[in-house]
Amino acid sequence: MAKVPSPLDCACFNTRKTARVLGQVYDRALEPSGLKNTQFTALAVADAYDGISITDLSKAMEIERTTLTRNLKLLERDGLVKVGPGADGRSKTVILTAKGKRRLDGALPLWRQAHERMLREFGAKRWKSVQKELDAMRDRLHP
Amino acid sequence: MAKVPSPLDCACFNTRKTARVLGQVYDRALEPSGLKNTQFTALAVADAYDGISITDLSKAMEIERTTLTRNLKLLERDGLVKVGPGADGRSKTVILTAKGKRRLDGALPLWRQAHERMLREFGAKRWKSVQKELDAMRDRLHP
DNA sequence: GGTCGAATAGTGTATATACACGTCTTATGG
DNA sequence: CCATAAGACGTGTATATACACTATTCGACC
Repeated sequence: MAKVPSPLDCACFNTRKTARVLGQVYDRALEPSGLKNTQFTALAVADAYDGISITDLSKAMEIERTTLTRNLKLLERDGLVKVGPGADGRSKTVILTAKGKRRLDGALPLWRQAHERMLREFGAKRWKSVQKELDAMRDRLHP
Repeated sequence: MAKVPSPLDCACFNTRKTARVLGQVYDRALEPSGLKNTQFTALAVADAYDGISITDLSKAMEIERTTLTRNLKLLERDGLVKVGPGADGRSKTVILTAKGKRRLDGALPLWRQAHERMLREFGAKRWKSVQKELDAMRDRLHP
């Protein structure tokens, strides 16, 4: 008697709703910085890989390239990044402006606080394990 | 020497990107049904709790009520649900139409197939464990 | 050197998401 | 009964997300 799978156990649904909740939590923590969680991540990754191309950044964030293009547009509008010509006539490079760097630096302590609270309330080891499982999940199911 | 936490380990970022990837996977699987994963879930939950109110449905899906209102608008536009008056003069009830029920029934096998593929490629027991961890995470961190 | 496929990027369109507010309805206390 | 709080909903505004296309540029091959 195999149980019929319930849509409530859908992997998509469950990760999505968790992402929604975490998004709210982190957005509230980041609020004083004026950054949303996605923007914070984009800035952080762009800062880590300085002069990264849009496509590479989208791969690093595992986000649709065309989505990232639009997200970057907003960051550019606010003067946080500069999207300039790449090595190639095709590609473009994403660079944090001084303002962007300051903004990121201002947001980092807020994020760290939220992160540490998460580690405290959920468990650091536990999170590490979940993170690894999510990594594996993406690896196996990648579209 | 405690390590400085990296934004790449952000819980929000990691669950979000996983949700993005899974969203793509499931959306492609559901594509023949004409439903997106969120719509599929909404229909499934609304069907399970027939005549549920908008607020209660939003709680069941752990989605912002105002977001759900907009999502429901699209389902209503397509004639898949009917949002009618509730027991109360304030609340409203969400009911699947016959068309909505048919649509859901048509989508279910597609979802099931994707779900089973997921269980196969990732591991059924493993998913059950991850799901439990995600539940716990939301419980502890709820905004 | 011209052609053609691959790489890189942007746009049109549509859905999803959340917050701050405003509206209307019910419940509660005097 | 009335005033006020609490509950349920919708809207304005803004960001996030993805797919199908289109345009441009590089590189490889003849």
